[in-house]
Amino acid sequence: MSKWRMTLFQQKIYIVTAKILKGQVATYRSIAVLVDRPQASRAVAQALAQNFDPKIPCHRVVRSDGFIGGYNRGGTNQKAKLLRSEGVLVKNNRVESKSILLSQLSY
DNA sequence: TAGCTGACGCAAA
DNA sequence: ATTTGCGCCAGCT
Repeated sequence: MSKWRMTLFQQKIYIVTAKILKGQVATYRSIAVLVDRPQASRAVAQALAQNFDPKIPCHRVVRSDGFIGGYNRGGTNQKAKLLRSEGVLVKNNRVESKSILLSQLSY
């Protein structure tokens, strides 16, 4: 077992992401705001990309322009599939539904 | 230290 | 509505 070096920034991201409920979707930007780095949306995506803990529903994080974004485990297609299976409307790699509500994501 | 990369954001066209 | 270009930040090399 190697000791995982995680930065504080990453930890915050994971904590917040873990609170996204099934059927909900948050945006990279929203999460960036929640961790007090409103302009680090890109870094947020980067952090999620680095994560490999299956407990963290990173597939529920999408782009603010509606595109679902990437997914390392199975690609965007798999991500879309997962979201649909949770009740989120996805068409052509985009979320149709505007259910981008964040409620209890603070840390 | 400096430069590069990426699961991004946004204004303009 | 879709595409283009430039800006952004944390981590790595």
